[in-house]
Amino acid sequence: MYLCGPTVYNYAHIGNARPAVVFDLLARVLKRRYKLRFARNITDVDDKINQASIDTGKPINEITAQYIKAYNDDMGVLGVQRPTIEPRATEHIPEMIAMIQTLIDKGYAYEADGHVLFDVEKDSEYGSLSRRNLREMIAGSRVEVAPYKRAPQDFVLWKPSSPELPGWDSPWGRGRPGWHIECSAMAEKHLGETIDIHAGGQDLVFPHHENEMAQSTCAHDGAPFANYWLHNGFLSINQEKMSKSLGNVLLVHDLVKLFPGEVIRLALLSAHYRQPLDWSDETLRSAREKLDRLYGAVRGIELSEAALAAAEPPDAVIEALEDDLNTPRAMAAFFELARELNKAEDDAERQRLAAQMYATGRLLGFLSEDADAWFTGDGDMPAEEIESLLEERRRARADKDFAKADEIRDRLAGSGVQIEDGAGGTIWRRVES
RNA sequence: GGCUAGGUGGCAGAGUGGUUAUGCAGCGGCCUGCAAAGCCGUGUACGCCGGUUCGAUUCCGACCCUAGCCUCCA
Repeated sequence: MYLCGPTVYNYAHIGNARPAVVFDLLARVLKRRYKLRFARNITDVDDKINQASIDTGKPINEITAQYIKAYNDDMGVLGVQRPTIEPRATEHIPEMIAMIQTLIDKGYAYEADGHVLFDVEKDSEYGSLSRRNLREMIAGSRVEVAPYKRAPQDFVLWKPSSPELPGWDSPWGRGRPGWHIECSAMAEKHLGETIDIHAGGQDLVFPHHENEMAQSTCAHDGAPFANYWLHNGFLSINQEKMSKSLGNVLLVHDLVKLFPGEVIRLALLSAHYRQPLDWSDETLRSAREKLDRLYGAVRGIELSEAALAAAEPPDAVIEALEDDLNTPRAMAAFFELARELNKAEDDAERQRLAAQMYATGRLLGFLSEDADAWFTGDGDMPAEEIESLLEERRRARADKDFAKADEIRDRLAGSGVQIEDGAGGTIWRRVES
């Protein structure tokens, strides 16, 4: 599987996180049945990076190193596991040059004015992925066409670099690769001519994936590029497009400081991956409540390592995920499991169901925190103070002094602490006050 | 304008040619000293208009509306 990864000139925003999380889950599901080789590239040569370097005065390699680390750290908080391979564009320049040369030799590309361009007219299949045809695209073209292009929709494989820009020597002079060729070249090197699954955001269908497919199939004499294409839907913010001009760009780097990674992950998986997803306070609140329910079910149940290791998710969860990654249906099955656990009274049965809960969480990327800690994490009132108030209340209740007991409960509630009296004593959780 | 995807109960969000999605919220009950959590029960939901059918939210057609792409933003 190949997934288009980040261009490392800034922190990833929440829209960037969606494909990372969605296809991380797909990778987890595939690994249950298959030996998976999963490549997610890092675009570390790009004009936006060059611009960031000019804007900040920092060297390019410093910028890319900083944001590669931030990307991996932030995605890690969201439970995204590292792919098998994370190829970097700058480490595959020779492969790109070789592929461009092949395309020229086979008549699919031409050199003009220091650039190498892909000749779209030569590829009769061009447009088949995004279901466009050349005639419509020419008619709808609103872009100013560079004079050296034979046709407006021809795209750049290689472009010249001025001395201050990053560049590599090539048969066409010192320059740098176009965006699309890097994915074709890296996919070929690490996954072969035909890959099973190519994934990415819906907005990459055209032109990026269309161009990748054109480059690869033409370089490989018509061998299919990808057997399956998977594209995740777009993410909006409060029903609006996320954009710098609207000032509503949410960076994962900031969100992970405000919310647990699992809440963000669940929010991103709450709709089917192909559907549009609107991001709002409500989306996050809902995800938080769902996780509270799941953690609430397993809270207080001690399990042996052996029981945990042996458990498997329920069939309903697997079936849903293996049906085009139907995460809402998988979550519904997860909640049904939680309800069964909540109802179960027999201890062995509770152990069995709790182990299944954790197995499901392990697959989906949830329930990785300690259940008690999930509810009792940082808050206004220190845990010791809460425990001592609860002890005071316990004595009051033993004395049937319910007025005092209720007064203590109100006081805790005022500090965002909600209590639950159970058979085994009183437990508490922090809630939004 | 062209292409693509979608319009489901108060909200989010699956799914299906005839029978309970699920979560949150609401209502009734159980449990509780009272709560909370949990459990049980509870909703004439499928954009509009036609068509096919014994029967359509589900298939077909038209229409309305929304979003994305066509501008190297996932």
